This record gives sequence, structure tokens and C-alpha cells, in this order.
Amino acid sequence: MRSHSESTLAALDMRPRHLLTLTVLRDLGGSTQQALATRLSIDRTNLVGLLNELETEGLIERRRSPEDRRRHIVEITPPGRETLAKAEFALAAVEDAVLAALDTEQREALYQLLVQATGDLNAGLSSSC
Amino acid sequence: MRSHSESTLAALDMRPRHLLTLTVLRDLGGSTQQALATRLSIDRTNLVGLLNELETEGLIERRRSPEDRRRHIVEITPPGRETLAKAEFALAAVEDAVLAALDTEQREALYQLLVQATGDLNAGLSSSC
DNA sequence: TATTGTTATACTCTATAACTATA
DNA sequence: TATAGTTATAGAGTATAACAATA
Repeated sequence: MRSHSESTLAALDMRPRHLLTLTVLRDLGGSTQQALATRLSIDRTNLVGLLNELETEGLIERRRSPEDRRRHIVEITPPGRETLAKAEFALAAVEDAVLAALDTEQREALYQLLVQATGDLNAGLSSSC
Repeated sequence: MRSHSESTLAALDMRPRHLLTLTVLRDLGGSTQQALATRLSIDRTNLVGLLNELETEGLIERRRSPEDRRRHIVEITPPGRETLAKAEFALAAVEDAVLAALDTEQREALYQLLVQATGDLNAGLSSSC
């Protein structure tokens, strides 16, 4: 499923990192780079180049925080939301294809078992990526 | 589960690669480097250093093939088998800890659903790593 | 003095090209 | 000419150290 997902994202000129970043920014509605890096479980130094790429594509914006001028507030742009929606749609199709061998009841059973096994740690996350 | 497994292997001075290589060599009972690389889905050039490490530890041996002197026959040594057994024992404990939230029936159900979902592709592989 | 974003750098993992020795 | 193992090397991905601006 990972391999299929990555191919699908590559067709949209994205890597999993980009999708995750856009998803977090949409859900948070803006964040400092430090907080965003923590949320993504990556080093803040590696976030710099990632945001540069997303900014070049016009998918996110950086602006100085008025309260603390050391900080950048990062926000997803309307084109970023569109691209994110397209990626999520394509990935839903991938998930459907990968789970084609299971009917609806079985998929639900699998999901519940995984949630229970992981102690509900990731119960709120999307099933893809 | 991956993260727990890798920590456990690190305590034995091993990475997943080492475990997989030893497992394949035990199951195959000897192989050329080319065939081993294919079996491990890694490039033959990257297998060289990996085997050097295992050979230094005395876990595998290389010898020239009498039939085709271009080839090396790679085999697991008795100490290699011991180390492999230790690693598998430790990893079984990790699996048990990770799946602690599921009872026996639920574990079996999860396993069956995963096998069915993946089209039995990996039905013969170990559940760890 | 501490923190935020940034740059430079090192280390790992992986893949490609080229070499040697054999066939 | 082709193949097996090897080496050198280049490219991603990731982590640490150090810097400028700001608190």
C-alpha cells in the first residue's frame, strides 16, 4: 500500500512528506515551523527545505509572527487545499484497490483490530500514509 | 512494531538487514551473492559490505564455488544460527508485547484478514520484519 | 542567556558505472 | 561477449553544530 501510495503521489509531484505537511496545516490552520516539525516528527532543519518546495509551488505561505518576530507562521493556501484534496481522492482509490479482496465488514473488522492493537494511539489519523 | 523490533535488534548489534540475510541463508542452506541479493531485494553492490560485517562477526562464511570460480557460495555458520535464534526469540517477545491488547482469537483474525487483503502474497513470510 | 529559522556538514542508505577475474 | 563480485561514487534522507535575528 505504501508503494502504491508513493507512486500515486509522485504523479502529483509530491512525496509523503508533502501530503502530511499539508494535512497537518489544514487541520491546525497555521503553525510555527518549530511546532510543525514536532508535529511531523521531523527535525526543524529538514523542514526548511520542505517548506521551500511547498512555497515555490504556492501550496503554503510563510509570514513573520507580529507577536514574536523570530517566528514564521506557516499556512496552507487555497491552491494547497485543492492539491491536498486531489491527493486524498487519489489515495482513497489506492486504498480501495489494495483492500479490494475484503468486503465492507472485513475492512471494518481489520480497522477495529488495528486500532485496538495499537492502543488507539493512531485512531484519529487517516488510514493512508 | 518496527521501531520496537529495530531497538531489540540494535541491542544484539544487528539491523533488520542482518536478520533477514541470516534467515534466508538458514532457509536456503547456501547461495551465491547474486541470488542472495535478489532474494533480499537489494542491490548486489550493497550486499558486499553487509556480508563483510556478518563475516567479521563470524556469522556467515564465503567460499569460492568449485564449478564456477566467479561465484561465492555464502553459508550461515553455527554461531550465525545461534545469533539468529536469539534474535528471533527476542522479536517474538516484541510481537507479543505489541499485540498484548489482542487475545488469541483476535490475533488469528487479524492475521487472516491481512493475508486475505494482500492476496496471500506474503503468507509464507514471518510476521516480524 | 535562550529560542527561531537557517545554513553547512556529516552519516546512512541506496543505486549506477567501471574494474577484475572468470566463463 | 557476458557474468560474479568488488570498488568508487553520486544521490536521497536524516541528524548535529553553528550562525543571525530576536526575545
